[in-house]
Amino acid sequence: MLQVSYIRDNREQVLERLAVKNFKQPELVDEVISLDNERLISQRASEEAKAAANLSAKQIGEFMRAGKKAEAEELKTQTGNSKDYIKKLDDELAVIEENLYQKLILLPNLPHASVPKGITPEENEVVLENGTIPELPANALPHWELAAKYNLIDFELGVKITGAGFPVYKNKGAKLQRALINFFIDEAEKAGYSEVSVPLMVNEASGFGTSQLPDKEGQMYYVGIDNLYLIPTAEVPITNMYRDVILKGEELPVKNCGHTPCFRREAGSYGAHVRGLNRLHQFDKVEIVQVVHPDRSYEVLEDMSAHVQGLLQKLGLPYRVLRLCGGDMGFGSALTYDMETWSAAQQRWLEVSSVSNFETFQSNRLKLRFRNAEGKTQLAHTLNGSALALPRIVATLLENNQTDKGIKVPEALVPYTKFEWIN
RNA sequence: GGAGAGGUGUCUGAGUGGUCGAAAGAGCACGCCUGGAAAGUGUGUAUAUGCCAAAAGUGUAUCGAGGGUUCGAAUCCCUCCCUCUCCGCCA
Repeated sequence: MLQVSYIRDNREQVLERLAVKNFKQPELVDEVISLDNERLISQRASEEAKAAANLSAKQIGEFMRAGKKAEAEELKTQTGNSKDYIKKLDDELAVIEENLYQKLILLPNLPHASVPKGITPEENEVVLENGTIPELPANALPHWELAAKYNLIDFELGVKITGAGFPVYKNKGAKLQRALINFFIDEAEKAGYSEVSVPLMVNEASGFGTSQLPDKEGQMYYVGIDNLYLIPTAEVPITNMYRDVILKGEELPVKNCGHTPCFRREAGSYGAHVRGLNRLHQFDKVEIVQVVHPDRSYEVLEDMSAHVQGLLQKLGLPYRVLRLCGGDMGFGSALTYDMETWSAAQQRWLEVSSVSNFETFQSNRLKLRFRNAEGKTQLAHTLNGSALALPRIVATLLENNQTDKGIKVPEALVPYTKFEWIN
């Protein structure tokens, strides 16, 4: 959520930034500003009335103590009359505030200056490509066929137990998963992230704090009986650990990592591109999260990007880094890098990580602050990234490393899998 | 699920209608003391927001959340949420 004071003081810039994000309702900006002006006037009126009433109440107390009954009674009747007036003012104020709030939460975060203007994924900027794209023989198989051939993943079994998008991993397929999780967690810890293991269901306040709610309500599984949501990413519980927290300056940066399954309804996305592991309702992911000083957040974003790239390099996967264009960015992000690996059998890039700087967009909602050098509270910046999401990594590992002898496990992973070949 | 207790500041914890943004202690910060430390001692120590150029100051709100009673609510009433203890169930 943007800060009203910022919008008020930087109207032109806000409009210009929203245009980069191809935001469809720029009129909201002026509506927010004018509602905020109303709010200020209304609030002032209410507060003045309350100040007067409080003063009278105090005087009545003094009269009572001094035994001046008559004076007290007289003041009582006077003050009693102001109650309705105050109530009316407060009701008005509440309406204005609600209005303001409803508009405010429709405004996405402002994109960073480096974000390219654009609407579609084609307009994302390719920042770099790394690694060599493997040439596969003509008879190369896509990962879902490899998974069947080597008995690694059973998609039908998942359909039977739960439904489409909930695969069952078996044998070396299951072990490969576990190896990747441990590898990713170990690498994150080496990079200074401390591991947390968090709840997989969150309450409404948490969903709101990281802005999944109300914007993306339909994308989360909802457990109505207890009013809880299954997490779509570990970002939600991990970042919400710091909701309503004022950190000491020296506690920054906060660095956490964690592995969780992630649950996504992915309503409305079916077809050839979601085949196999390409898009699932449940998948595993290791997430990295940082809470940092605002002056450092872009430097940290680069660090996180480098960390993710390091993982891909160690796994020997060719990848590219995209700087998302305004229109393709998430609602709360100020700058997002997507990392994609080349899926050699499918002949397409697959997104395996997304690293974002939210600046104060989340922390404003979370009330996540720190005490700055002047001793004042200030909103911190939050960042997070996948490091990494498993299924597409598994997909590309299987496809890219297939040989006539089987699938070669990347060297960095062998200490974790304890086997070198899937055959 | 049944029965009971309770939710107060960083923490412990007092506070059953007015002088309470809130005692006391601990912690923390700064100062004094000390060769240095401990002890001792003094001062300070919530958040948001309005007024003010800013600071000082001061208004408003906040004692789980929301509503009500009252001139006045941390304190009384109602609803909801949460936590703890015991019993039951259970990995």
